[in-house]
Amino acid sequence: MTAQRNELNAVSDNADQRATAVSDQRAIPDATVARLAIYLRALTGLGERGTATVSSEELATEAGVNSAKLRKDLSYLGSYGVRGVGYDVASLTEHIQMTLGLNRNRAVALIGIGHLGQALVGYAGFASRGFRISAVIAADPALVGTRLRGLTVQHVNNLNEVVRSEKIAIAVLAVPASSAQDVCDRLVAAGVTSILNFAPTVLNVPAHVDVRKVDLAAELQILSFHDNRKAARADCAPFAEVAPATGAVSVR
Amino acid sequence: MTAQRNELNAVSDNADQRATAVSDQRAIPDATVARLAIYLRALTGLGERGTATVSSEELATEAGVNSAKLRKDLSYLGSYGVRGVGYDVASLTEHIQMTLGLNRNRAVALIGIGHLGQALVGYAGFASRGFRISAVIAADPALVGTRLRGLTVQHVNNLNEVVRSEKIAIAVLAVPASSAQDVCDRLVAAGVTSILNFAPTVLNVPAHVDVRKVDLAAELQILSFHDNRKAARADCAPFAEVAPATGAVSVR
DNA sequence: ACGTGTGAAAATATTCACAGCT
DNA sequence: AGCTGTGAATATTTTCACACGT
Repeated sequence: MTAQRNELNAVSDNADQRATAVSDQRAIPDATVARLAIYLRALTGLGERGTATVSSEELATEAGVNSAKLRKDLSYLGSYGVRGVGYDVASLTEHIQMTLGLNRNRAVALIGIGHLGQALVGYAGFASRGFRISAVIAADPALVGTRLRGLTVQHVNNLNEVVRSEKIAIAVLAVPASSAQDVCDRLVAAGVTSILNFAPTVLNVPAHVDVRKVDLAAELQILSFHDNRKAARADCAPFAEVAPATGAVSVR
Repeated sequence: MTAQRNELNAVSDNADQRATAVSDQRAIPDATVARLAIYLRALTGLGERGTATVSSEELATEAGVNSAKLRKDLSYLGSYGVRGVGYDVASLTEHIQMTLGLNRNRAVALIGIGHLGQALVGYAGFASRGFRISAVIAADPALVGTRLRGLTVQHVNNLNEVVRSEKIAIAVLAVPASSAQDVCDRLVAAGVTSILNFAPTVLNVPAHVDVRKVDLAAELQILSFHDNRKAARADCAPFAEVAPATGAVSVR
């Protein structure tokens, strides 16, 4: 059947785990955290359309998952639904934002302003979903000092000061693979502990630093694999392509 | 050591696979498929540096995973290693490429040429890893007909012809969320069965179509969550930040 | 010796199915 | 009557640990 849904990237995990023994506020599974971001997106949409309440079934459809998974996920945050009724859109939105730490608007530094970097600076989706790019950093001296979307491009040597003065929480790495590790090391030295890496290379970081990556070509390769499979299957069973046309998320 | 604790990012999975019942050449788990792309990247690097043979330990470090996982993953492809020696870089590279269906160079259509779309057209990583953007499509009539990186921008109404004439295998959706579903429907109608979606919205597609998504803001939100956790932990245990600097993946 | 390949164990994640609240 | 919250069942993924080939 092949389903269609999206499902997400998973996560890292970074052994949190006991430590401090107490205060161990129920750990939220990584897979759940990744989906919370999607639920939030769906909730925001619902809120804008004026919906005040949603059932797990509706929200699940909206988010492209099944309702049992959604309820289980939300149950890790506590009990914010009302039996027989559903979830209050506004308060659930707020709870998820809180859980993801989005209450304080987080400052993001972008390093590397090639094609991709420039696209990211202009990406409206960051601002609308809790992030503000507060620093743009490049290695090329020719670019330093120029202005981009209201920000003055800083040199990578000033990383320390920029990170400190702008209180950078997260760095987005959009530099070539060849310099990614070097820049990453500097970021870590400057105190950054969360990095989103677009360079097609594995970053080496100390244990307290979180790295997530987006590998565009890898995504296409994964699609390619499945496509290949479909083609092979079609060869064997030329009439298999029935496909319910609009199928809900279904899966099953 | 070079620790490889990156270990993060996990994977996504996207459509399930199985099915096919018969001719079910040992099904490769989704988690494995997603990592094959990473191994391939690492192998390419090793090949270029002249390495002829790698052990699972070395390749795993290079790819940021642990060696048991790597061996298990590769075992799904068959036996391409030599006990006591390791894997032949060239032949393993080829086998993974074959498995991912990268032997034939796949044509990709890009729909939407805003900031992100333009960055993607120029992204060298696609070409170098088996994909060629062979069509660029926009909805804005003002853009249609202009040239971009050697390609003439086509109108979205010509989707059918373009998909057919260029033998498009995969479509990359870089349009605003508001038109994503509409464009997606047209793509499906034109026969596209693999879509990489950058729009922050869930796409509804029939079961035979595969969708993977990249949600940039969601990635930042996930980092934000972990960052928040780290901060909370630091509050309770101010001296916890020992971080073995290079420690293994830990997590136990 | 060395390092792959793999069963078996452990850890995670998903789905089922229903008790219990509104 | 409807829908959440969740134990229990299932499925998937990761890790261990070691037999076995070279």
